[in-house]
Amino acid sequence: MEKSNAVAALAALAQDNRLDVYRLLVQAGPDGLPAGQVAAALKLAPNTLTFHFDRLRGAGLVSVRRDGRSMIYAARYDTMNALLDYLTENCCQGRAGQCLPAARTKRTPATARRKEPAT
Amino acid sequence: MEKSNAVAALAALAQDNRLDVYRLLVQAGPDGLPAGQVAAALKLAPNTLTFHFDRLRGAGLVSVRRDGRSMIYAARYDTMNALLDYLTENCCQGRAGQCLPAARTKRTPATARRKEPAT
DNA sequence: ATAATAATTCTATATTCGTTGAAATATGGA
DNA sequence: TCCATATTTCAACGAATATAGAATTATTAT
Repeated sequence: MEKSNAVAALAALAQDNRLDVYRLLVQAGPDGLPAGQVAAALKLAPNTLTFHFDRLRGAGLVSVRRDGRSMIYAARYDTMNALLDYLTENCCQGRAGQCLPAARTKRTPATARRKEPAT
Repeated sequence: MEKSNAVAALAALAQDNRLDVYRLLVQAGPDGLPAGQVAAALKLAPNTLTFHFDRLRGAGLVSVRRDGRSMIYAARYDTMNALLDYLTENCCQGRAGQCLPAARTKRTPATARRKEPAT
């Protein structure tokens, strides 16, 4: 993932309603949800929701397909994984958990994250 | 990490210059860097930089201390780790790598991430 | 005290963002 | 065809964002 894509994904997730939308879609699974169902669940106006969907889609975080008169939005998990990798590699020196000597926090023991040595 | 903190951290990182600043600080290590050095490295006006530092600090991503007439900014790795955990738990159903049946991507084998079962 | 250095605060401005209300488009059913 | 449903498009608006210039504060040295 490139920096500009990471910034786009971060910006897309950096908004209350949009984060809710995205989380709902992740929860919903690969089949996604019709826009109306998301609107109902989160009490968002349909036009407002379209706006947010556009952002998420622009960042590659969701996909859409039409089913009858409904638009089905689904989370694109690959993008989130790429973002996590980007943040880990670029913003955690390759290792989360205890990034550098400094990070001495109440970390759970199972969250180590590393990158395989370059080929 | 709470949702509002996650949104704040995401927003703080969702800006080109700020992401650069943060990455530079992470690279610099726990001792941090004087503001002026960051300004020079990234060619940012000192007042603009203060603005961005404020955001990063507000999101808990950096800390400051004074050293003589310099302000030393340093990355707070714990917050980034908390953010990664938040995204993994809340936006990846607890497992990155292959979040759900869907995510069939060119994933490296070493990036599994999980959360210990609740106490 | 004066001057120089380092960074912040203040003011202004152009841009982007999130939301709303009204109108338009697309699909499916009677 | 006419109508209802589902969603998008458009125009408008206040709020927040990113940047720049000028002035200010804090620290150190002379």
